[in-house]
Parts: sequence; structure tokens; C-alpha cells
Amino acid sequence: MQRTPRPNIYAVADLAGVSIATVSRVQRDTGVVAPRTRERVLRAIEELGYRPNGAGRALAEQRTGAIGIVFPDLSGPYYSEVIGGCEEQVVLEGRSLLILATHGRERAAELVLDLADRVDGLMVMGRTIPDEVVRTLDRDGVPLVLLARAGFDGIPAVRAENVAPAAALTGLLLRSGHEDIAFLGDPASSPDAAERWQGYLDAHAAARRPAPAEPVPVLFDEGHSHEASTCVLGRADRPTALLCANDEIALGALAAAQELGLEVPGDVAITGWDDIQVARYISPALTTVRQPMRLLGARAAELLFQRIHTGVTPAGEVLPTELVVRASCGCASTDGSNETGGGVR
Amino acid sequence: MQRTPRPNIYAVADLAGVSIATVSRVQRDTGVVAPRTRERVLRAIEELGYRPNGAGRALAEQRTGAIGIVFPDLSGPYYSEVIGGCEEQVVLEGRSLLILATHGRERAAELVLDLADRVDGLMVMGRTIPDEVVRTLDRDGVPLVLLARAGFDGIPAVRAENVAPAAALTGLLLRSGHEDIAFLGDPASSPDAAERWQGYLDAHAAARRPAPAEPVPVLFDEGHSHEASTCVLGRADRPTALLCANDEIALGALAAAQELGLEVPGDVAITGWDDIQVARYISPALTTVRQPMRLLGARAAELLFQRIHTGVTPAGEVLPTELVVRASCGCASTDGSNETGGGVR
DNA sequence: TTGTATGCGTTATCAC
DNA sequence: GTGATAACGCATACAA
Repeated sequence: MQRTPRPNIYAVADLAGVSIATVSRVQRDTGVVAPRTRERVLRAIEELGYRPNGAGRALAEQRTGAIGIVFPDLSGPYYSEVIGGCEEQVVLEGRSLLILATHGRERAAELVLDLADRVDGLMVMGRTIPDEVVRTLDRDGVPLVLLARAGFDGIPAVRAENVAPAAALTGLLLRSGHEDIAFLGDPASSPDAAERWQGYLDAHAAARRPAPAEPVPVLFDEGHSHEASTCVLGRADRPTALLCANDEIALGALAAAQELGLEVPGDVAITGWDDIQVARYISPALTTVRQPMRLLGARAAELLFQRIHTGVTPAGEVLPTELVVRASCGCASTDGSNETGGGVR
Repeated sequence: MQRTPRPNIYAVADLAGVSIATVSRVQRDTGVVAPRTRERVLRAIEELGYRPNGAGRALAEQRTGAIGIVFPDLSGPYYSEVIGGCEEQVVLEGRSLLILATHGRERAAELVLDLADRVDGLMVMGRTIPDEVVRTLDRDGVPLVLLARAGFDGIPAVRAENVAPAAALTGLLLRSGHEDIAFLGDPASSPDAAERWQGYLDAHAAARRPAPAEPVPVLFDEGHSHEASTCVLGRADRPTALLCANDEIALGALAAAQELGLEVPGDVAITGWDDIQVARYISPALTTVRQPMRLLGARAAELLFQRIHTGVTPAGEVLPTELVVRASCGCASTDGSNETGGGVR
């Protein structure tokens, strides 16, 4: 295997009979070059198939041309949608997107710090890394935008509203006569779950209902939810409604309910969050809260670029969500679909 | 905003009272350093919060520590699963993953070439870029692995079997008495679609059935399929079965059928491909071909690393798929689920 | 055990 | 218009 070394700027300069400065000028279309010289250089570039080395350029320009995004993991439609929205903006900017999933590893912080040194800016989702690490990066001058969580220390964040729609959804269930609503999700695992739990509490307080039970701490995972739900719904004093922190959890709960011979929503009402594709196809169709996942990624990227370009730190954003009432909660309006909550806050 | 420049290796060396060589040695844990010196250097690194600059390192090491993956787009569970499998391997290797979606842009080739100069190797899916560009990259010495397509010019590829399971699925429909099976998918749009169409043809030939109609060229998109399916199923001489090139297409077809008041599978049988999450939740449950999406990404990454490390070009791989027979095709066995096709070829 | 010096491939600032 | 040449930040052969 004859490793023909990739031609560098010197090879082009030699072939064209000019200096590397001129090659660079032609290549980047900066500065003035005589038409005939330009022609020669272009021919040489073409002939050698020259393309500037990324590392060399990055070093000289003091920018990598890439930005990074960090997730806890990549499973499920949510992350892929966010990535999609982000990627689109990134390409529009003529940059590249580096993605990293920490999978709850011990080394997570280390991996993120490493990534930070290969990009011009970073988007970090939820609690993938400790706040302390985020602060370190911020102080180091790495442009940062947080995702799906509140900002802090002046670091901007893009997120979707949680508390208000969670309260609205809970209120809907309460008004339908449910007195024992269980919350499935782990407030400690993500800011999203925490805020939805808060909304659940708020609704109970607003309705002057007794303080409800503790949350059932399940991960955003169908399998895990299936287990936990089987346990919760198997009890004699089982709840009459499950407010699930996302759709995957709701799916697991739905499966558990059906296996236990429980009718949904007759015996137990179930709601989710995100409005993933399955939500409207499953039977009964899932009542849920739709959040603009693509937009979440897109806006985060836009804010990041704004920050990189102007140097000023933009304010964060809270994107509106939409309550989607379907059959699974037993409170469906006549047409089985309803919208509310858009623009709250 | 006081832009404190990030400390470089010289700053650390100064503070520790050593040369940059020693700092590098300590930092990379290469070479021998006196315990006391090491201690001083580590303290300096800690104090300054030093982390080596990616571009500088990449330039000196002649490797970026990143690899890239190129997709046509990022929508749907398929791509996100492939990325997930890939990302896992990449992190295991201590590298970063760059992703790029071409979205059928004119500039696609340009974007990919640009990406190629920022990574140590590239994975390219299907027909995202012309073969000619792939060849250029290969000749330039960029380690390449193709995804979801056949290899060529000695470039390795990882893909899942298509022809055999498509033929098996078609055969199943033929044996169930279907005489007019339409193929929904565009063989020209992707190698996967092309091979599935080929399997469809093979099955007809093997059964000595008349040459079937031309494929209905719909994209891998639910909405687009919905339109096309409405048209196809609205005809008086509508087909009695639809072999859809993937599950999204099948979903669109299913919706169209139901809107037209057609029973599935009674009036029209429908099959998909991929076995995405919705497939088993929708009603009727979708008969489909499960392909190991995560594994596809993971194996491609592994092959790429093998290539990068050893320099030898590994052979490509064809991963087994699994026929999942559910209700939508009307040929379900007693338990409504069946498996076959694994390991064919 | 440590330091010096060179190279990695660009960009950009000066002279000319 | 064009060409030397100095950064850019790091790794490493070679000296000491």
C-alpha cells in the first residue's frame, strides 16, 4: 500500500512556481493575485487534489470550525430530533458537529473537557456533567449553551416549558376525579423530570389536595418503566392515574397495565411527555405534551453561534409546548385531540 | 469580558520551571520524569487549568482523534440507532464522532470533502455522495468504510442483507394468494431500496409469476408515502398487497388505507422494513424485517478503526436480518410472531 | 533525567 | 503582486 502523502501547501506552491503565501491567498480568495498567477495556482491545486489540512488551519486561525453537543445518551426519538435541528444550523454556518454521549460514565467530565478542546463552542444537555465542570468550561472561555435545563452563572440555556404544562396536565386529571395520581420519573435524574414533578406538586397545591406520594424514580426507559409500573399497578391500593415523565415511560406503563388486565384509561389513566411518533399510533393513543425538539436543538445552535460571533452572551429561551389530549387519559374532548399550553410563560 | 487566553504548554513549563518537553512528557505520561519534577508539573497544570489544544496536538501527532459519519439525513429511528452504535465504539476508542447530514444538497460532496480533512477516517452511508467522490477520498488515503451499500474498488462496506429477506417476504405474500403486490420505494434513491426491489423481483421469478409492475418511487418518508399510497390504493385495480421499502413508508400506507376505508390486512396486506418501535405498537402490528441498526453502526466503526490501526483493508460484512411476521400481512402464524431469515447468506 | 530544537500545515504580517 | 517569515500549540528525536 503506497502511502502517497497528502500534498500540502508547499507542494502546490512548488508546482505552481509561487510561494505558499500566494497559494493561501488563492485558496482562501483573500488578498489580490494576478489573474495569470491565480490560474496557475488553481491548476496546481486541481492537479494535486490539494485540500488544506484541518489541524493546520485550525491552529493558524485559532478556531476549529466545529462545535460539540453533549448528551446523556442517544436512544430514542428525542435526542435524535434535537441533534437534527442542531445539525441543520451547524451546516448552515459552514461548521461541523461533534457529538458525544456520556452514558453516565465516570469519565464523563473528562470526555467533555477533552471535547471542549477540539471545538469552538459546546452545547450541553441537562445534567450530563456536574455544574462544576460546566463552570470550569465557562471560565476557560469556552462558549457554552445549556440545553433542557435552566441556565446559571449567566450561561444561556434553551429549554421547553415544563412546570406549567405539567400542572395543566395534572389539573386535568384531578378535575376528572383522580385522587391518587402517581408520578413516574426521577426528578433527580434530569432537570426536565424535576420541573415536571414540580408542576405535578403545584397542581395538587392549587387544587388544595393532600400532598401526594413520592415520585416513582424510573429512568427515561421503556424497559425500566415496565418493571416499575408492574410493581406500582400490582398493588391493591394502586393509583388511578400515572403521570409519566416521558412517552417511553408511558409506553412501559401501558404495557404493564395491559399485562395486568387493567383497562386504560378505564382502570388507570396514563399520560406521557414529548409526543414521540408512537404516541399517536399506540392504542389507546397517548395523552402527552408535545415539545419542539428540533427547534430546541436549532435555537441552541443559533444562540451558540451568536455568542461565538458577537462575544456577547445572549439571554436564554423557554420554548412553548403543547398539551395533546388523546384517549389514554380518559379526559379526551369530543374530537379526541386538544391543544393548550402554547406560549405559557 | 476579559478574555483570559487559555494557558498553553509554555505557561505550564514556565510556572513549573521546566521545559515544554517535560510538561508534554508528564501530560502524556510518556518517557521518564523524576517524581519530584512530575509533581511540580502536575501542580502547575492543575493551577492553570491547562488542557492541551486539540489543533496543536492534532498537527503534531498527525491525527485528529476524530472520525466522521455521513448520512443523507437524520430523521427517523434508523439513523439515530446507527449513530448510537457507532458513537459507542468511537468513545471506546477514545475518539470523537463528527456527524454530517447532506440533505441532498448540491454542496454535499464539498461538505464531505471538507469533513474528510478534519478526521482520521470516514463512514459514508448509502448514496449520500457520488461514487466518484468516494473514490477520490479513497485515493487520497482517507480510511473509508461504506454503510448500507455494497463496497467497491476494495473499499469495505457494512450492510444488512436485503435481497434474500425481501424475496422471502414477497414469497410469503405470493403463497398467501396475492397476485398483485406493489412495491413502494425508490430503487434509485438508495442501495437498500434497490436490493429490496431486487428481492421482490427474484421472488416473482422464482414463483414463475408474471413480471410485476414498476416500483412506486416514494421516499423514505411517511408523509410522502401517505400521498402516493392514497393514489395507489384509490385505483379500481388496486394491488392487494404493498411491500414497502421501510416502516415509515408502511405507516403512510397504513394511514392511507384506513382513510380509504380499506381493511388491513383484509383488503390490502402491508409490510415494512427495519422494525422501528412503532411497528409493534401500531394496529395492525406491522410485518417487517428487523435489521440490526446499532450493530450496523458499531461494526462499521470497528472496521474503520481496524483499518486505521493496521493499515490493512478489512473485508466487508453483511449482517443478518430477521423476518418479523405480524398481523399486517395477513399471513401471521398462530402466535402472531415468527422469525426466519437470520443468517441467510 | 531534562532541555534544545525541529517539524507538523496553515494564516497573516510585513517587506519588497 | 508576490515572497520571506513569524506565529499557532504541541510532540519528539537528539543532545546534554
